[in-house]
Amino acid sequence: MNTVRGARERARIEVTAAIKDEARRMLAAEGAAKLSLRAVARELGMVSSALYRYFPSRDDLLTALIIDAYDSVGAAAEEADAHARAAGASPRARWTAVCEAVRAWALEHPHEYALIYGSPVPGYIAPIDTVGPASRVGNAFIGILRAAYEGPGLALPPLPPALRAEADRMTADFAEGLPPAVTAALVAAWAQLVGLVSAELFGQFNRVVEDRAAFFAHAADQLAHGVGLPAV
Amino acid sequence: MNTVRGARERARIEVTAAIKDEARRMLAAEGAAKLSLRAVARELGMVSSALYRYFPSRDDLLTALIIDAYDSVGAAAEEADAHARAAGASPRARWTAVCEAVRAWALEHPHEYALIYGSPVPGYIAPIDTVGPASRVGNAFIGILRAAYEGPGLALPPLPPALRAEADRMTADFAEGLPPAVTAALVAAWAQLVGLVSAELFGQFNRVVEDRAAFFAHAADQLAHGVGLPAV
DNA sequence: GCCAAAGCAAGAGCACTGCTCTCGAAACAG
DNA sequence: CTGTTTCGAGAGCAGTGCTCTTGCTTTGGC
Repeated sequence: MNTVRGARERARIEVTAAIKDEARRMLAAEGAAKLSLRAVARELGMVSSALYRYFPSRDDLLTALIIDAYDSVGAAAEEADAHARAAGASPRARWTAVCEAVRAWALEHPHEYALIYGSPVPGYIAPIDTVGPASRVGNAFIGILRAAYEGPGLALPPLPPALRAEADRMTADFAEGLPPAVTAALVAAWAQLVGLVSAELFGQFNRVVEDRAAFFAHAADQLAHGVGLPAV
Repeated sequence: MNTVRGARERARIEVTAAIKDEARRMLAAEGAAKLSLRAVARELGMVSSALYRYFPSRDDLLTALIIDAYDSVGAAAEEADAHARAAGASPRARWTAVCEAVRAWALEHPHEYALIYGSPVPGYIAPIDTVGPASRVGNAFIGILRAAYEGPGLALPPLPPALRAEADRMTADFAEGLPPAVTAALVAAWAQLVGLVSAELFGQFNRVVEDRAAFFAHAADQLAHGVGLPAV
């Protein structure tokens, strides 16, 4: 299936990539709101209407960038975990390593982070294509917890009755094998991690937190505790 | 200072309010990105250029709405706390009541929530005028914790050395009287609360969490534990 | 190898945006 | 009453997303 199908197809792939690259550059420089199809086309030496052959609308271009961004954080998280794992780190150390990786990625790519974890562009509905890449970071955490709960895990307090069925369902859906209380705690921890990073990135910590790195390290460690990863 | 200064001044106040009201309506209906000065002017029966006599730019209009939004959540949080307090609730119950109030406000005013806690409009710098209203919710939490730590508080694990000075500074800056470990935990908990609400509102929980109310209640309770509020 | 079909770039154009400037009318202060 | 300030209206500029038409080039079936 990797046959060269001809100059036209090849060109299409290249132009599509060039558009995405230029769009990503502008996104990084100015943010999603100022990403304009016309500016991208201008920079590429084509006329704006030609661009619609490759992306049927601005939203579709944004969606492509969103998928790439999800893949980018996901890869960063997976890589950080692989490194920690190779170094023989404990599950808790792997957890914090992934948290730090997510934060570092966000600080390096603030606009792409805002694109995926900030307020969605109004009226924008995430297409199905995004859910795979979107879950890579979550899956990294699940992998860590799975490894931890084969070995010595921390006992989590029992779930309130109102949450038992929900936790069972979540476990069956995407975290098979984990104790349901851990699954629930993980989802909450993930949302909280995003909250911490967003607060730092979106200016909520201005005039409040100075030493953000130390603060985040401590918070990430506390999150690890919250999902039942024992210290040391 | 409440003297009626004349028809002109009175009219200016009324028109300014009308603009803000109409803008808020459009914000609630369509989101910040689709809020257009021209549409507001059109709806008010004036020409777009006239609107610039009242708000020098679109950003200034947004800033006014942001301040109102901060005041609106702040008031909701304070009211929830006052109710819980009047009913003789424990600090922990007051905590969760405020958390629930923030979530409820966010669900009722999603676009306004996105405006203040979502990704900031690119290039937008929050003016000083916003910091007062912005801290009302935080202050509600501080009040609860202060009351709790006059009575029986929960012992929080000691802070890592790297965070001691930072926690001391934060305490002195805006949470005088609280144990520094509690101040640090509070700031983290606040960011995490925003993370939980944002995740629900911005679609991160789609296909993941079904019973959001139960899930949030549990998470808010865990946050209370994290800031040292004892159960029961 | 030829020729219709499909893919493509370009240009003009529509409806919209934020914002600026000018001009005449109204309200104000002295 | 007079001069100044404030205001609304209109025209206009530069930019946006998106559509449609017009030709050119590549492609694939015959």
